Formats: sequence, structure tokens, C-alpha cells
Amino acid sequence: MSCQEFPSEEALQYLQQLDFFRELTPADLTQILRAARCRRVPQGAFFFLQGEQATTFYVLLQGRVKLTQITPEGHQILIRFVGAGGGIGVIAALSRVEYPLSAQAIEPCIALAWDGETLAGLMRRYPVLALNALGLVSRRMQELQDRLRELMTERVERRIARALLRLVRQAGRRVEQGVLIDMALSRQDLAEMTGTTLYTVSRVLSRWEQVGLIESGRARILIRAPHELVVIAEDLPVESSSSDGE
Amino acid sequence: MSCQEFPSEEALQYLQQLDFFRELTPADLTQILRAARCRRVPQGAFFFLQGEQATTFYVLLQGRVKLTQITPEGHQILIRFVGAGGGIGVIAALSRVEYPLSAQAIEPCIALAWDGETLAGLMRRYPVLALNALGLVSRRMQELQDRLRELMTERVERRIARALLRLVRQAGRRVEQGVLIDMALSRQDLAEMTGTTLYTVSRVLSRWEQVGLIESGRARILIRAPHELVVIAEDLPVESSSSDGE
DNA sequence: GTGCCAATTTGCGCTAGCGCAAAGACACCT
DNA sequence: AGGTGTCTTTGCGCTAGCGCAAATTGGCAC
Repeated sequence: MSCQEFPSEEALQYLQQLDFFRELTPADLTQILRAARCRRVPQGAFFFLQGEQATTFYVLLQGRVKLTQITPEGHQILIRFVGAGGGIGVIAALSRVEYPLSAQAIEPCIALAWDGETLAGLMRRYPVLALNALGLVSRRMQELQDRLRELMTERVERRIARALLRLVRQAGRRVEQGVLIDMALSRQDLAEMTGTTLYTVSRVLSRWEQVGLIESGRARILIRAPHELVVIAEDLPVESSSSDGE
Repeated sequence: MSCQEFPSEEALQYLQQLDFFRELTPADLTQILRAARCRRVPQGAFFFLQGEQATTFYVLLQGRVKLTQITPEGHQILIRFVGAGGGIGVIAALSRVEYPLSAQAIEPCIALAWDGETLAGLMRRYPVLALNALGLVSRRMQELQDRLRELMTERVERRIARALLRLVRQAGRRVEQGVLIDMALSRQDLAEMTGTTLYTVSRVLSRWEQVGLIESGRARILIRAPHELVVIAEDLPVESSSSDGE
């Protein structure tokens, strides 16, 4: 999918199945797309930086984006990755505040772009759009809540396991030896996702590698035994207390 | 505000200024209210329990609600408190999934209630409603993201300070000795909000009490020096390393 | 007032995980 | 090939915070 071919038949087909555009008639969708600009962002560049005045909402057509937040003290955390079909900046663009995070293209990206006012107008005209957005945002809420819970109640090893499983779901590619996480992913990234340090991540991964659970190189992780990882994520036998949790 | 007097002049006045209902014409608002039921929930009872099929969305008119989540292992965490004017269950009701958390009335409550289908219908008819909901959910997202960041990067003392400040903002009442957090709030609650244990909370509060920063009894906290708390929350001189962080 | 129960405090020992430092491995550029 | 910079591993010492246990406090019902 490139930038020029918007209201083409196949483009519509593809777009219509995205969460954000579902239940729209092709006619309405075409109208909505007419209001969009298209933007390319090269690998490594930013869609926007945390703190900038929020103006634009993007739907990613191609590539992958990393959303990060940085604290006044300089700690960085990784909020999530967005892949093709995902939306970026809905929230900020609609309420015209500052972007609360930075969005960096970690692959060459193509995205549709609407500015906030336009988007609000479209949502007024096509309420389904607003409902879809609510659905999207809700799912994200859900995920954030889960991570919050994990962070508050679970030990590091488990959190890392969960993070990997999440990544498998959104970027996993079956290969013969197992499932490969099909994107550059450093120890540092994992640490920023799970609220730990790159040292601890490295140690945990090393341990897993020794047991044959995973295989990893620089910024590359292959899961050989996904099921074992699930066991760790859901059922880590950490406390020696009782026989097994009731 | 009671249950009977819905479409009364003053009720409209009040409702119209809620985030959820703003920018609606009185006529539209009246229509929307016609579709609502009213529900009373006595102190201690639950609006709904985590895991139940989500059907209903509430707007709280009176009282206060505690939203908690419990893990399979039995750890409980406190997501947030909702006061009069707040919405409960938007997300779940719209997507007709299971409620991801439990909502308990910690004061006697009165709430307007819509079921999910009705709400979706209303949003289609009055898109502003959907946009308002998006705004609300966005703000919550924002807050969750902040807490996530705190949890990942900050020490316990700081997190507790921040939690208290948040509570001051939403339930603070000026009294002569300082600001009272005007609701029952146990050490356990604070622990569940900040991802620590009631022991640690107790120790931290004790320390603060000795310094005259706060005054506290059972389930009751009075902040004598709010500014000092801000200092701890924003600028805790924890690392002895350098003179002061740049 | 008395008794009871839940909330709170505090001592104590322990460990998960941090974070520095330094060495190693890998990818890429020239 | 060699150099360079980044990513990764691992040893080591340290401490924030956990969590049990037991004592104490405060509020409320009767």
C-alpha cells in the first residue's frame, strides 16, 4: 500500500477491515479517506516527540512504531509497539494537549494522517468512527491495566515472560525452531517494557537460553518452547510455601 | 439529587456540566436521561464484580466507588476511586465483555444506569456523547500511563507521596491544620494503589508523621504540609551520588 | 465502661533485584 | 581485514523493601 492509491478498490478492502474503520460503508470510508493526508517517516525518525503540541492522528499502513515516555529524571519507559493497522495519537489529537509520549519509526513507515479538528468533525459526522475509537482506546486501557497489575504483583521473571508472549502475539513469526519475534528488540527495550534493568533482563534470558527455552542474539529473540514460557508467565512456582496455589 | 427528579430543571443544570454530558443541548440531554435507569447501591455493596458479564454503564450522582482488580493468586490492586460525576464501566459495557474489575460503593451511592446497547445507540444518535466518552477514557489512560511510569521508575516513598497528592486533588478538604483526605483510606488501600505492602506504607507514614508532615489515624490522613509532599513526589533526594540531579 | 475486632505499628531477618565495572561478542563501515 | 561502536554478559557487593510475628491502638457496639 503506497501513498497515492487511496480510494482504490483494494485499498478500501484492506482499510475496511481495520478496527478503526469497521462498520463504515465504503462510501463513508472514502469520504473519510479524502480528508486524510499521507505521511512517510523513515526508519529512526519520529512521528512526534513527547511534549509537542498534539495536532495529528495517524493510522499506520506500513512499518512499526515504538511509543516511549521519558521521565524528567531521564528514565525511559516503553509504552508499546504499534504495527500496521494501528492508530497513533488518537487521544492527544482529540483533546489538543501535548503528546504524552514520543512515537519513533523503528521501520520505514507509511501512515494516514488527520489533524485533530478534522478527526473530531469526522467523528461527529460518522459516529461509528467515534465508537470504533472508543473500542481501540478501551483495549489499550485494558492492556495498561494488566501491565499495571503485573508490575504491582509479579516478579521480574514473570513480567519478562509476559512481555515476550505479548510480543509473540503481535510480531511472532513461526519458523522451524520455534517462534521468532520479528523485530529488533534489545535487552534495554525489554527492560523498559517490564520495569527492570537491562542487566536483569540479560540474566533472565541467559538462564532461559541455558535451559533451551529460547535462543537469542543481539536484538533478536527466538522462542523455542512457547508453552514453557506460558508456564512461567502464569504459574511460576516461586513461593516454596504450600504445595501449589489453590 | 435523588432518583425521581430526573428531568428537573436543576438536575439538568447539574448534569450538563459533567464531563460526560457537556456540549449537549438540554433537549438532547433530556432524551438521554429518559433512557436511563436509576440505581441505589448501599455502602459496601458492589455495582458489579470482576468477571461478570458487562451490561451496564453508570454515571455516579452521589457517593464514592472503589475500583479494584484481583489476580488469580489473590493479590488485590486498587485501580482508582470514582466520585460523584464520574463514569463507571463505559468501556466494558460498550464492548460487552466481562468487567475487568470490581466496583464497590464505599459510601451510599446513587447512579444513573444505561445498558450497553442503549448507550451505543445513544452515542450513534448523539456523537458528542461518544466524543465526551473518548475524552474521559483518554484522561484515564493518561493517568494509568503515569502510574505505570511511576511504578517502573520510582521508589516506594515517592509513589506513596504521589498517590496522596492525587487523593488530595480528588477528595481533599481544607481544614485548619492542613488538608484532610475526606474518605476512609486504610494503609492497605494505599499499598494496593502504589504497589507495595501495608507494612511499608505504615513505615513511610510513620516517618512522615514524626517529621510533622502528616497526621494520621485509622483510615484517616491529614496532610499538614502539602508542599513538602510535593517536594518528595517530584524531587526526592534519594541518591547520594551527586549534589543534585540536573 | 467494657470488650471485641480490625487497623496499625514495629522489630527482625532475608532476598530479589539493582547497578557499577569490565570483559566479551557481534554487526557494520571503510 | 581491521577498527569501532553498540549490545550483551557476568561477577560482585549492596540495599530497598518484603513479610512474618507480635504488640499496640482506636473505634464501635452493647
